[in-house]
Amino acid sequence: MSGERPRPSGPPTISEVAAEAGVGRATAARTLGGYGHVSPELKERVLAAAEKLGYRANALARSMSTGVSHTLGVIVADIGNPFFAGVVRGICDTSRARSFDTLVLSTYEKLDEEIAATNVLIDKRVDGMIIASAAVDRSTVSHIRTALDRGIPVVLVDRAVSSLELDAVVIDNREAAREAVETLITAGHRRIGFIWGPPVEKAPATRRELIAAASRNLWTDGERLRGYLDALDDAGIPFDPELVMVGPKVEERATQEVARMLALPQRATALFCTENDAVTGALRAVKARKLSYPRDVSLIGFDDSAWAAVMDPPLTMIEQPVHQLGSKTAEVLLDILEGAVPRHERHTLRARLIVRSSVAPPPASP
Amino acid sequence: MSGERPRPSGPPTISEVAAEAGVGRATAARTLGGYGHVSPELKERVLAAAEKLGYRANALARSMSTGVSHTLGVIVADIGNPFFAGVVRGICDTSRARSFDTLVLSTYEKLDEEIAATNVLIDKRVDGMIIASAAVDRSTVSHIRTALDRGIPVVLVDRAVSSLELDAVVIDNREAAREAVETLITAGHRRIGFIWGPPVEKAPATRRELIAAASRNLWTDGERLRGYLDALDDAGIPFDPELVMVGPKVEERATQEVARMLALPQRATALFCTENDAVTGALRAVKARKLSYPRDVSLIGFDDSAWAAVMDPPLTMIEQPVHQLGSKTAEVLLDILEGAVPRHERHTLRARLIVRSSVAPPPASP
DNA sequence: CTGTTAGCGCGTTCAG
DNA sequence: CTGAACGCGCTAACAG
Repeated sequence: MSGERPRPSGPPTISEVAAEAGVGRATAARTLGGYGHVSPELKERVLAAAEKLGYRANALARSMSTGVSHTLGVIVADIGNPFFAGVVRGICDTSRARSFDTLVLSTYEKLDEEIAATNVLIDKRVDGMIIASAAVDRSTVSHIRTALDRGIPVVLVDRAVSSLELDAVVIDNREAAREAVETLITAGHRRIGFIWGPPVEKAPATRRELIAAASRNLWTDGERLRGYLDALDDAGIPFDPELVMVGPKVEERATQEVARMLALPQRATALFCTENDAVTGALRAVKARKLSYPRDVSLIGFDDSAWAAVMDPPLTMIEQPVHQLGSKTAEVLLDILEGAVPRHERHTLRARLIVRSSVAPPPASP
Repeated sequence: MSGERPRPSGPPTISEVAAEAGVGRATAARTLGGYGHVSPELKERVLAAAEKLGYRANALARSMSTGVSHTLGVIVADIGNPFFAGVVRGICDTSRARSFDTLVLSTYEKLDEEIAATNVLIDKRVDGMIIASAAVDRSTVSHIRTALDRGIPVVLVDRAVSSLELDAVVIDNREAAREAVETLITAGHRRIGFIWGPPVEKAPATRRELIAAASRNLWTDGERLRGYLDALDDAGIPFDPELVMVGPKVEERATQEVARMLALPQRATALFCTENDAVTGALRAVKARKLSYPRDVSLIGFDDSAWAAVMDPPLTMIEQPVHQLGSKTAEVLLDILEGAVPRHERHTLRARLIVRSSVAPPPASP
């Protein structure tokens, strides 16, 4: 055991294993790579040598010659956001189960970050990409086109992009929103605030302008707004721009806007919140005004959580199947990578309204 | 424009760019790789050719020859958990800013998953790893050793491993817990429940056994338990095993255990919860018993959130600097990758007690 | 300054 | 069934 080779510089390579086992590189490669045929005896020796040297295949080198990296790229708005964290978990769980790893990038809803992220993933030669894109128009999807042109399959998650023929896994935002608002209407409400709307400066005066503004922004938000309007329409309730929040989508802003709606001559008696921070922001305003729910204002929000259930009273919320959203997306992508032909279809998962106790009839004289 | 080359099979390579520009590969590589010197004129031609062909460097190939992948590996318990999601966001943000990308793997607290994850990262030749390890003993850290032996720097996050001389970025769990429990004691409580303790079958009868059990499990949990005991000691309050939750660390279990503590002859009048799910679980038990806080029971928990602030009354909570925890960890690791010599020190970040309204003196006759 | 050449570690023909 | 040789795309050391 004294005549050891000089001491290999880095981690052991397949050649060193071959040398150690006294066979050719190819034989070692075959047994270690699990392809071709090798006599049991040599196989045994190679395995032993690999074990002894602590050999681990260099995935980079393997990717170089095979052209596949066994890595998926994921682009979301914010990995720190519980919603996306859940989606990413779903993606990671199912891709890991099919032996793929995941490179995650956040964009914070900035298109240039999204483009940069796409380039990073292209450079790192991911086998496929999952994108929750902030892009909407034909004019803002060229980076996705680029990836596609390079032969990298892309599946959209959470946010569909109508100008792109692509597989997409989303939630039935519009219907979920409609159902929630309908619940409010059924309880007797006619003055229902929408938190939050498109991030524009000033509230669009007309319905048409509002929808147009929403269409220029996040797909999910637009859908939820449409669902809100659908419910209003069904009940013959006229749309009132004063009941739609505009401005930056941050908790503080939601608080301000709800405060405003609660101070209106004909104040809002119910609130529909399209996101978690919108719910807590709204709740702050309700509290500040010394109002209580559901007595003075009813409320339904998106994104259920354990907290919503322990509130007093517990909140009626919309639960999104976040994990499933991610796992389904990964499945669709992995199937394509394994040869399935892209169907370019939209998979819509159902959100569920969890009825608890934050909805009651409006007060007699608000 | 008609005499084009046959049509390169895959994405354009640097050789194709060189050919298009009419220069040697090296010249193209130099300008595109941004190293060495190239005459402005040729540089211009190369750039134009690259632009025209839509050239993007193959990061895999680059990694092959340079030996660096510009990729960090991150191993956490659960990317879907808001705490880790925040940490990972911190890591991603600062590593992205220094042009590193991140491969994230979840272990769900299973050691074999952690080992598998380490191997994946080794195979993919990450430049460094960040691990929130479930390992505690000398006997369970061999996979980390393996990575280290291969020359891959490792920095621990959130959970220190005392049997390993390694940089670690953690929070002062023990002091934060002590301060919280002290706050409860100062309010007059002497029967303070600890939710949750080590995941053992039956409550250890003695203090020593309890600490031993905790030491065999998660580092953070052990520290928080010690902080709880510290506060008890400081006040001369005897430790009562009946006030420590044991069993699986899931919300339902917390609810059960709190229910039990609330039904004790000498019932708990205050609750200290070491995690978010423990808080909501505890709250459920309080509600179920038709008790209210802080009148009947006081409560302080770990992991502040917007929800805690909008509860009625708002909850006094411990806020962990999650984003900073991640960014600091990434910084330490990146500094090492850029040549800083590992200090093998423990960086302790301070958690903050956010005093709101869930603490009051115990009721006269509980 | 520029072009030529030799690896990086592995998969994969192609002889033997 | 086995081993030698070539190529993946790029960097880097070496000539010119």
